[in-house]
Amino acid sequence: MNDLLERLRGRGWRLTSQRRVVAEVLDGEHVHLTADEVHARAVERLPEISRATVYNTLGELVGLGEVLEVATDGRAKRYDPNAHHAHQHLVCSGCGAIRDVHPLGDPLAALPAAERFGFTVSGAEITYRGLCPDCANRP
Amino acid sequence: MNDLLERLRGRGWRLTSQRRVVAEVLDGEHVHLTADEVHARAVERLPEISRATVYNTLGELVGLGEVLEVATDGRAKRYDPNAHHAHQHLVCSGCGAIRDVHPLGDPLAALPAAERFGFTVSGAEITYRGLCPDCANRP
DNA sequence: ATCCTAACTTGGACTTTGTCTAAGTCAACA
DNA sequence: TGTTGACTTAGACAAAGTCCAAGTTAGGAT
Repeated sequence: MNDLLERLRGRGWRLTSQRRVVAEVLDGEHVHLTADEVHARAVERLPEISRATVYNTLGELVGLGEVLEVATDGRAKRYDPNAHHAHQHLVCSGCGAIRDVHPLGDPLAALPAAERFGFTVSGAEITYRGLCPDCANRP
Repeated sequence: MNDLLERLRGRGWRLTSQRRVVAEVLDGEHVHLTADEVHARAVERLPEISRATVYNTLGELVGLGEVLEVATDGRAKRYDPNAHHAHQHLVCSGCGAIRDVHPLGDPLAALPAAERFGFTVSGAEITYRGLCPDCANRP
């Protein structure tokens, strides 16, 4: 994570305590938090941090490619600190839990030119859906 | 579409004018509308239809598997009437346009058991991202 | 054909998620 | 250590969606 802070400083970021706390929260958690969850955890370390700053900082991290935004349901977006490691997501239809997964092969290879309609296709996000072991056992 | 209305009636649906209008709107459009867009088009045919009813009806159609809910960005969900024909989506990062596409092969085959973490995986949604021809030409 | 009633619809209040703004604060350079 | 523009703040605002009590109605029963 010091890597991250250094990298950001190199890009002209002003390193405020608020930004440091947001970065630390994302680094400490290996789950996919919503903006409000990030805010709640940030408040534990820096009580006066505002919601707006958390939103701003998350937006900046996404813009810099350090964090991924994941919209798996129509609800709140989730933030994935694992941006430098290509992966996809497996979502539980019961409880909404998300796991990072690594499918085989290149998903773009499955889309023939005839199915691209002139688009310049640059990436693919895959969301696998299913039930986690806990939810499968209590229907 | 009469098929759809018949099918729904067979499942015990009360066939109200509001539901009929929502179903007709979805059938008439081959794009992916938001709930508010469905409401706007429904109002043209049935001025007194309420937003709540449109949301209720869309939710019921999704629950019955007649319509798919697509959340490609963090914004409003979109509704895809093409639920009985397996397909994925290609989204323009510039203007948000969505096209249905048909990749080759079975996406589930790319996820080995070791990457399923005990989940019962039932499906996969793929969102290809890129620029449509129009957006590619005006950066 | 008319009645009855559970199912459906309505408008509006409410919630959640996210954005914007004006005024105040502060990190980092000189 | 001073300066300044970038950053943060609280709160108003907006968009998308849910919920509820009261009113309406489709369709089976009579």
